[in-house]
Amino acid sequence: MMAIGFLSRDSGVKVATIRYYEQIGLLAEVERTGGNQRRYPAAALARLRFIRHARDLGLSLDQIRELVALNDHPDRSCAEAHAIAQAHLADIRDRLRRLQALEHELVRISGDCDQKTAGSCRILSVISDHALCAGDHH
Amino acid sequence: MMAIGFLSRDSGVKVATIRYYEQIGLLAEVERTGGNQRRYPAAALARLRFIRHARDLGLSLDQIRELVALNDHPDRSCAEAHAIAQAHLADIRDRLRRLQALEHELVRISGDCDQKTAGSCRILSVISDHALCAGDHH
DNA sequence: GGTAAAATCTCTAGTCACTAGAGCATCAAG
DNA sequence: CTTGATGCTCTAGTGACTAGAGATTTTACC
Repeated sequence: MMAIGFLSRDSGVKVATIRYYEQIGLLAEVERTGGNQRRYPAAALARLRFIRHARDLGLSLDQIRELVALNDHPDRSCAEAHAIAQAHLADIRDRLRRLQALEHELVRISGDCDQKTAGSCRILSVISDHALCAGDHH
Repeated sequence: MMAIGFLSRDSGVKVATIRYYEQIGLLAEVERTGGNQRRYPAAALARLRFIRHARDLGLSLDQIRELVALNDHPDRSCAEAHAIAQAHLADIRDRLRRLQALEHELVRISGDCDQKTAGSCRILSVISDHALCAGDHH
């Protein structure tokens, strides 16, 4: 049985966040000591690492909630987990595309600016006027 | 003088968002009609387009607040605008790098999964165990 | 057993950039 | 003068936490 601080250190999830996860029902409530402090079994560490890793992979807490539920029912898990991962991948690729468009745009904007001629700053005028944009960053 | 709905249509910023921008001080308060409705001068459209475009480029409202202020003092604007754009570019590149790492990771995870063997789902086990990860997505 | 420091508890409120909705008032057109 | 669109304010909700206040508990050491 470990205190919340140890769980936090071992999982890399902050104490406040662990309590938050419990509050929103992502982590089950656990035993308390006589003095009302949480005490976690070893299994909690595995679950928290799972959550942490999924967060690092960019999944939302809602998606993680689904995966956690699947994990508890391994009989019907794989196809659904696959679907969640695929959906997430599509989302990431979309964000990648848009970030790349932004990168090009900003490089071009910054490159235009010679930083000497005050009052005729290209950066401000490009931001003022979308029509001056090269790419279609939406 | 235009009503907020026209401003919204012409700028692509929602009515509620325009009011929100006024509330947080990003847009100045404007004249009202006798019936308490906002009426905007043409200049408001330019400013709102500037804000909208900067948001599309991914800048935060705080960064935009700075740019708007610079725009009002063109004598000292260029170098500072340049610095803001550069900082933002660095930020975008950082996010790009991490998103790409996630993309590779998810592709690998999904590829591992044959979707047939229930109960031995690679996706779930990889998420469970960061050590199974190839790249260093953090 | 006593004491002091570290850890933990609950609760509230703040973050960012909006968005949604209730309930009412005003405006423009016919 | 009516009707429907548009506008107003205010409150609360989103996601995923984070920060802080103020109280209590645990742990380590003497």
